Amino acid sequence: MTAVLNDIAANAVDATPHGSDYEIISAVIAMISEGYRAQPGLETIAAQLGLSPTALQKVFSRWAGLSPKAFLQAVTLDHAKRLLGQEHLPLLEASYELGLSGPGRLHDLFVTHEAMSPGEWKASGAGLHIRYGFHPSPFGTALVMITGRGLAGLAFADAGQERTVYDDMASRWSQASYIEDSAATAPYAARIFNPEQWSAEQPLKVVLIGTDFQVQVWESLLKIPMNKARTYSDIAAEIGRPKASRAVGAAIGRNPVSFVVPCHRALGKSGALTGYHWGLTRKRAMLGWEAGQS
DNA sequence: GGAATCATGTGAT
DNA sequence: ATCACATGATTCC
Repeated sequence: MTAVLNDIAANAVDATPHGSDYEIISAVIAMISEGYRAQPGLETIAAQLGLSPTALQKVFSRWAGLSPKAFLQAVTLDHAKRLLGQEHLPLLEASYELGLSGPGRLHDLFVTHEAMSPGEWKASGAGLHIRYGFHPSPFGTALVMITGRGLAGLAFADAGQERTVYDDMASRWSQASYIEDSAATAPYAARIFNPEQWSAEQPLKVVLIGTDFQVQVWESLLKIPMNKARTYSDIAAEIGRPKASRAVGAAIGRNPVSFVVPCHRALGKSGALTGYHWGLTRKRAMLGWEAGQS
């Protein structure tokens, strides 16, 4: 591990984000959050990874435009509580409230989504045709799945876990046919992870495949602005089922389009990061990365 | 601060 | 029917 990181550091010269930056970031997160020992300082962390403080600094600014110190700030419990804030969800237009489809996302990655119920995609049976590809991302290797109607799936894999992640995703829509086509998925990946390409004029098309309840929950997530968070019970209340916070958690856990549908912005009432399908470390990384985007 | 325990809605089997 | 949950509140330490 240390040898690998040393190697990465030796080759780290360019200013554009690096696929392997995430390996370092996640190692840092692991050290500070799972650090059963005393909270290590920045120097200690760098030394543990076999990096100089300057090299570490470089990785962070390349990754999210953040100093290591600011990043550390951004992943504390204290910061998470601030994300929860006071103000409630912005009121959206009536068209949005009524239908299952509509334009979404006020402050960041703009998305138009349409919902596909289990009935619909079961009816079309094997007709659902999914193309997929693996691409580097700020959060490790991303698995992108698309249909003719838009982005249907987005998942993340640690090194060597690509197959497991693919199986996880493919099992959700067992009737569909899958074809690898990274040429087709590459533009999606490029766009999703580059904030400069997020625009209201050309929204990203997403197709939400799930039950009515799940789709409601996911739509609710789409309304959470960047650098904000909601609790599971906030969301339960918002969809009119105040007691269903736990069911909300389960639905969020089944979100097939992670990151784009910002399931990482759902926290426990205490501000604690209670869970994440692709690993809590990744959830922390996403919140830290977002903190670095203006 | 935990840990144990309960009420709880949804979805898969 | 039953079971597994990315919850949350309560009640003990």
